[in-house]
Amino acid sequence: MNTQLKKGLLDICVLAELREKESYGYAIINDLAPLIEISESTLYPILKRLLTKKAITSKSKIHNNRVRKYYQITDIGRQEIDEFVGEWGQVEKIISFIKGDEIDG
Amino acid sequence: MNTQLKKGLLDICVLAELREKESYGYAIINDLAPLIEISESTLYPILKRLLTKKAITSKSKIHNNRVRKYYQITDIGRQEIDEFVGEWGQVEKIISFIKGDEIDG
DNA sequence: TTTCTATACCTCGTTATACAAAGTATTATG
DNA sequence: CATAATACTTTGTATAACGAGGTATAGAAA
Repeated sequence: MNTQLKKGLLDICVLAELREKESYGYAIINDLAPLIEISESTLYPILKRLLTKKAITSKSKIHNNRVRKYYQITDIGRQEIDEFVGEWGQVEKIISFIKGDEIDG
Repeated sequence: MNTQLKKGLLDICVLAELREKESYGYAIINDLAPLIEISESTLYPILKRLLTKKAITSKSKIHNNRVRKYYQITDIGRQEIDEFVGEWGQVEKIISFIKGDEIDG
């Protein structure tokens, strides 16, 4: 998928992935893969960003003698999803215009 | 509107604006304003990009003793719009996921 | 044993893009 | 005479995606 189109979408996809249950980097990449490709060098900075704005939290746990960093969504994170969905109406108008409908349509 | 969400959208909006009839920088900004805000320092680099990939052409014309640079969409430009619309199906699946539907829904 | 694959984390440098700010220049309005 | 509107353009900054590379363990294949 177009790199530019992904901007602003990936953060929300990661948050949506954590909505039902906590997860960790490697699993997030694999779970999202069928829907949207996200590389490691893209995901880890995203997780850092989301931590900084407290949209997620993290807890390291041992699994098979190895450390895994689990991420949990916060209320702020859920709110971000809601805001995004709210804004999406405007994007749909833009797409409608691009597809050939009138602006005031 | 979210800056990141605009990326990849603005180029196509400009092309869509030129689909019916040629136009010039100042008018494009004003015509798109109700739909999507686009500043001068954003539009002019976009027009340059579109010229480089031959998605548009330009012709300077005199209007009220002043030079206006008119831009016309090309077949390549129209093709870009079509490709974008084709790709949009995937984005809609992603939004569906973000809104809370299942990936395989 | 060695090599490859899978698991699991992270960073650096490059590239693309949006945009504020500033600059240039003319015409019309107050 | 000043301000707004018209019309173009460049410079510098911030944000984000991602290839390439690095670290480390475990299990399967050669």
